[in-house]
Amino acid sequence: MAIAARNVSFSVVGEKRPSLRAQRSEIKYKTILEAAKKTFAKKGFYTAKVIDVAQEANVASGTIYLYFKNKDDIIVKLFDDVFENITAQIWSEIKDVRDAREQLALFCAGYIEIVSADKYLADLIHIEMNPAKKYVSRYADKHFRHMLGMLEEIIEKGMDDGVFDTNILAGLSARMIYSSLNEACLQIIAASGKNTQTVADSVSAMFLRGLGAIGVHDGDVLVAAGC
Amino acid sequence: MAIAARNVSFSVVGEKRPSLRAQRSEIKYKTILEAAKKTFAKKGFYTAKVIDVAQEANVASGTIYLYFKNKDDIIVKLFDDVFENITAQIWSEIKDVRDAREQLALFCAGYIEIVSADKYLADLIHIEMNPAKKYVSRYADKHFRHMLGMLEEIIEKGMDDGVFDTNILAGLSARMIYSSLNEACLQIIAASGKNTQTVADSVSAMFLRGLGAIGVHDGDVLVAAGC
DNA sequence: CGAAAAAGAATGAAGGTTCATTATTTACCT
DNA sequence: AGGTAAATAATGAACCTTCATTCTTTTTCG
Repeated sequence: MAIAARNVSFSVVGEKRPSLRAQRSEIKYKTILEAAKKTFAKKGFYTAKVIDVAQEANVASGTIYLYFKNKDDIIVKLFDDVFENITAQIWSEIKDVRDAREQLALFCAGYIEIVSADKYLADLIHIEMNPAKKYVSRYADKHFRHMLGMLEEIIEKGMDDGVFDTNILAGLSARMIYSSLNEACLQIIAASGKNTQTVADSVSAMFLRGLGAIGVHDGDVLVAAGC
Repeated sequence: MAIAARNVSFSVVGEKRPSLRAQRSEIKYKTILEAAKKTFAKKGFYTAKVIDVAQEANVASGTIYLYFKNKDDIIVKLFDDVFENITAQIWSEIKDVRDAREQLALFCAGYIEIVSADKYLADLIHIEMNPAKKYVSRYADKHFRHMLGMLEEIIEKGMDDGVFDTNILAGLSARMIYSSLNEACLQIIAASGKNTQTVADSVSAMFLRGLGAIGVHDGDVLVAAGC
């Protein structure tokens, strides 16, 4: 069995402030994760070599193994980190909103904004998320599931509130929306002329109408949903 | 450069009828493709070994190379075959339909039916299509593009006919629908209790409403789209 | 029988991982 | 403070396993 990766956990309440060494470790860990994101996005997990990640991070290949158990562990930690951040960011934007329709629109806009802002992130998710799901999910998809769950709950809430059609399948819809959001991000990145807002509005409108959203919201997110 | 794979093309008009040997070759080629589908669906392209495919096909590993240039060539041919069949089947069902709304509904139902009927096919597309797109598309995505194009044309036709909202982005919508269809297939396979028709109707309804479909069609595909 | 097809052992390249060595940082002592 | 020893971190060449591919031998069948 491989030796355990060094502890790179964050500072804990009650401990002394982290040493210079620990701080640098933390930085290096993040640096490697960032390099992995870039490398896997460009080459794909299987065709990318560990040494490619190392070079991208300006580090020797052996150093990777001080921070990660093995190659698989890199992508597991990477996806965990990615979805933890996305989820936290979106949640902070929608948690105080009451209307499910607005929440859904904000979710879409937020996801597209975050992911489209980082070309490597968008590529990574597109290229590796499906196959990764198969392997990663057994270990560390907590945050990914959390994000999908959030979406599903928004839909269910809307149904409870009587603003969405109750005949739709909430779980299926959540997944449809999620996969559509990724397509939207790719469109934005591929055709850089395309306005993020325009695309996000298109997606929102599509699904709000699709979910049978009744009534029109104050904002402009429901403009076209003139049912 | 590797030696060219043996010619396994179909019989050509004007040729003599194929010899017994050639016929068997043809069968073996199909057998290997089928085995590859199963194997790649189960393990993923990169983790699956050529010998795994060979064993699944009851064939020696060297035999694979009499029919395919190399490992990549297997998946390229496989996807080509897969999408050629799907496209042809769907096309035969929608080519004589005039109404874009009905065409879209038939497209969705057809795709879901074909793909959900074959667990390995659904898994294969889900697991390998995204990364494969990156590598395979350069060579052999003709049929995949054809299928997406068909979907896009339906949407554009609907816009021309005045039954879909012209403010939506047709290309984006086509991709959203396509990725949603795959999610739908997975749902059906995961929860085997779920009725194919029910799921297909959900997806159709979602997108017909989402596209701002006006009017209600004779059939039951637009039941819920009571805009 | 002879040619095509299949088998499967052998080959060799590739790349993930290890580990002996070197460099850097921290702790300790005078 | 300055200097030294211990501890930790980083390096990268070497190792070793894992396959994709090739090639010689064997089998099949017209």
